Amino acid sequence: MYSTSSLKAELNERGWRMTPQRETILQVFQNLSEGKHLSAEDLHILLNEQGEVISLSTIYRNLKLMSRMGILRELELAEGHKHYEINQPSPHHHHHLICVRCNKTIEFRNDAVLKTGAKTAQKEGYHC
Amino acid sequence: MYSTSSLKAELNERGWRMTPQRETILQVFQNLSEGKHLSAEDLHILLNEQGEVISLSTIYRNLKLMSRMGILRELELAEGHKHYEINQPSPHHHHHLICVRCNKTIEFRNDAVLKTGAKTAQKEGYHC
DNA sequence: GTCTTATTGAGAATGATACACAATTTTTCA
DNA sequence: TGAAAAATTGTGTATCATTCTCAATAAGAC
Ligand SMILES: [Mn+2]
Ligand SMILES: [Mn+2]
Ligand SMILES: [Zn+2]
Ligand SMILES: [Zn+2]
Repeated sequence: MYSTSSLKAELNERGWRMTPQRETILQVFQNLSEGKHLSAEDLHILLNEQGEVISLSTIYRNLKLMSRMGILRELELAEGHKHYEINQPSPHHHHHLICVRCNKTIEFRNDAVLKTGAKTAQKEGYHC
Repeated sequence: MYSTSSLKAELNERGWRMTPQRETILQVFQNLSEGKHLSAEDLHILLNEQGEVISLSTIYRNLKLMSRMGILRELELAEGHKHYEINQPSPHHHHHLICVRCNKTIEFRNDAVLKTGAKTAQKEGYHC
């Protein structure tokens, strides 16, 4: 799990900067209960309710940044917009099953699926 | 693999109709070589080049319809828009591996992954 | 503290997809 | 066979998520 300081360290390593907005966003996802996913809009509203106003532009920018960094996962949950969740490492990692007809969505854990993906990525020369 | 007549039968079964546009779209995907995926825009251009003009609205409508029917698969390939391919049944069914950083995309086959999905769906009471 | 440069916020722009509606086809059935 | 009913199409427009632009601000380096 990412702490504020490890986020800062990793940002600086890449020539980027820590900001109060980035810290706030990280905290929201860390405190989000299992199985919940937030869209950019969801996050914006949630922060407004908490009295922490961050512009929608900044939210979009940082959700994308933190996804590329591997801190968040960007999900396509059949609702026409992206959702995000914290990117948990292996024992807590989960998959999503989404019905293409009614959009019913669930989470499940399965090591074989995870390993197949990792093994295939390695075999195909994926670099990251 | 869907034939023109089985598409017609299945459409009529649901109170829908066969049209030349639907037949044309089905044929394009049937003749598409393995590993290729088309966006709505791609399909529109490809049809124009073949002299078969179908409006973009009709293309969007029918790509969605045929996906809900299970004839096509709607793919989120990290390019900001949807792609489609024919939905091959089990022995030919494949998965996509997409790098979240560089968007490298490959196809691979794996029965275990397929079965895990199916089993999980059944256990969770997915209806279709 | 100052300097450099990344980041933010506000608003405008973009782009994929959905929608509205009149004209046209399919299908049904008398 | 030929209306009548209903689904589908094409054109144009609307919507909505996301990105872009740019001036103002703030983080990090020295
Ligand atoms: Mn999840
Ligand atoms: Mn494919
Ligand atoms: Zn379903
Ligand atoms: Zn990559």
